[in-house]
Amino acid sequence: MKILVADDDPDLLDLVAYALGQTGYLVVKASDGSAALQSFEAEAPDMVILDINMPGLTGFDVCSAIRGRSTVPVMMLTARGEEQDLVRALDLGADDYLTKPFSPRTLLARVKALLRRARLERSAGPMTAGRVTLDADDSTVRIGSGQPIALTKLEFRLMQALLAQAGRAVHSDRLLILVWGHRGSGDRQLLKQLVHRLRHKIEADPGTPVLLQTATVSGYKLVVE
Amino acid sequence: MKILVADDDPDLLDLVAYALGQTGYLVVKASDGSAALQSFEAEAPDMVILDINMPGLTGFDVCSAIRGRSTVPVMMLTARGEEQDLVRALDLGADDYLTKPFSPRTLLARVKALLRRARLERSAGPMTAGRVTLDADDSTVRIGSGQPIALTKLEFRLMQALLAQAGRAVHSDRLLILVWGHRGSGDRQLLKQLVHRLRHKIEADPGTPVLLQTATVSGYKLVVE
DNA sequence: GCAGTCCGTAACCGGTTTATAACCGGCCGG
DNA sequence: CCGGCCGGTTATAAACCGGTTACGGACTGC
Repeated sequence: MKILVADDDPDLLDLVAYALGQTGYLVVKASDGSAALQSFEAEAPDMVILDINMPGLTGFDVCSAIRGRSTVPVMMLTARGEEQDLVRALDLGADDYLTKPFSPRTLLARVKALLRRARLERSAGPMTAGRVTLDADDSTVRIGSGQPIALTKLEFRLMQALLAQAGRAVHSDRLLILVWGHRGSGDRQLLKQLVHRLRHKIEADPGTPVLLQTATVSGYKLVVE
Repeated sequence: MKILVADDDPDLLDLVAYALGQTGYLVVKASDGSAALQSFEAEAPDMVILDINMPGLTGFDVCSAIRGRSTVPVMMLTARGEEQDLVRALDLGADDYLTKPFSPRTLLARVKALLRRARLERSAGPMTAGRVTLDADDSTVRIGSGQPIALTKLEFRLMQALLAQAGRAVHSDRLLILVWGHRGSGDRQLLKQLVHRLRHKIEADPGTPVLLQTATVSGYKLVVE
């Protein structure tokens, strides 16, 4: 998740970037309006945070320009708590508005809320690791550049569980919980079956699995190299 | 444009209702949480404004319940300026947050911004994707350059839900929520039926659907272009 | 109040998916 | 060498899923 932050105050810029970075977002910094617009074009961020009061192009200008070509979430910052700014920012199509000073926690809560809202509109993308891509939309898996392979509900959940820990072994018990939501402990047979069926779908030679390998102590792992 | 306002303070309720009413919005008032939920079901408002601090069901409770079945814009109000409330409200899926006291002008600006944003998602006027055009005015759909086809209320909502995610699969559960506003889980039959009827209207050969396709695991998608 | 539409409910069908059981072979400790 | 355990495989039965047909109640416009 990439966020573009633009502010002419280097201290605040660093603070915001640090807070977001700590939370796991990828941050692109810009120190003025035209740099922000340039970065916006070059980086295609998932969200934009703009200080209003910047030399040259103001946050209003940048927001307006961005709105002309994208519906990406935009949050505005201002030192002045003036209602005038608020109204104008929202009128320009900004999605949220934060008055300095603000706590990092407030910032993160708002960013999170805005991104969730934006995500609702778009819908999540496929999950990928190495040469394996799992597409939740039509529940298919693609190995390398091959044809997408349709998966059943259980097969999909198994792939999902393994892909999330790609390269590592996942214990059978954990897989049972992740795929079936925990059942009687005797249900190792279910997993055996499911693995067997899945191998027949995704392995070139199901007899000697390359992708979905058996791990030494009762578990399986997905090898994506 | 219908707005549901819930607050246990009758003075504030009247004030907000008056401000909104003056601006041309249709206002539905509720004086506590359960009344709000009831009105929400009965009136299907386009936006909801909730006081947090209400006796019985709080604004948090109501917001949470609403989010369970709708993505309608929700704005929260509170007398306390506590950050705690803000974080919780946004986490619950509220879209905006206003601290009392606020000026009518601020309220209106925020309401306007929120509604515009919601409208962006839905998009005003005929909604189109690829060769499918959905006209809300007379609730018809047009495929390519063919004749407009009249849709019933439910058929329209289904098309709307699918068109918003055109090309992507939409899960049956989500469709149930979007079309019927959440019902018992056993109501897969309803969706089956609706899809069947809709296909007979929009597909050249309903037996082999081209537009309204079945997605692998219990879902449907609209294939445009 | 009659015809028509809309929509909720039920039953059935064929195909797929999943659960269960049985069998096979390798490995290992006794 | 034997028996138990483990994972893989095969086989079969049960459950489920989506499509379809049918029916009837609710509502609507004439």
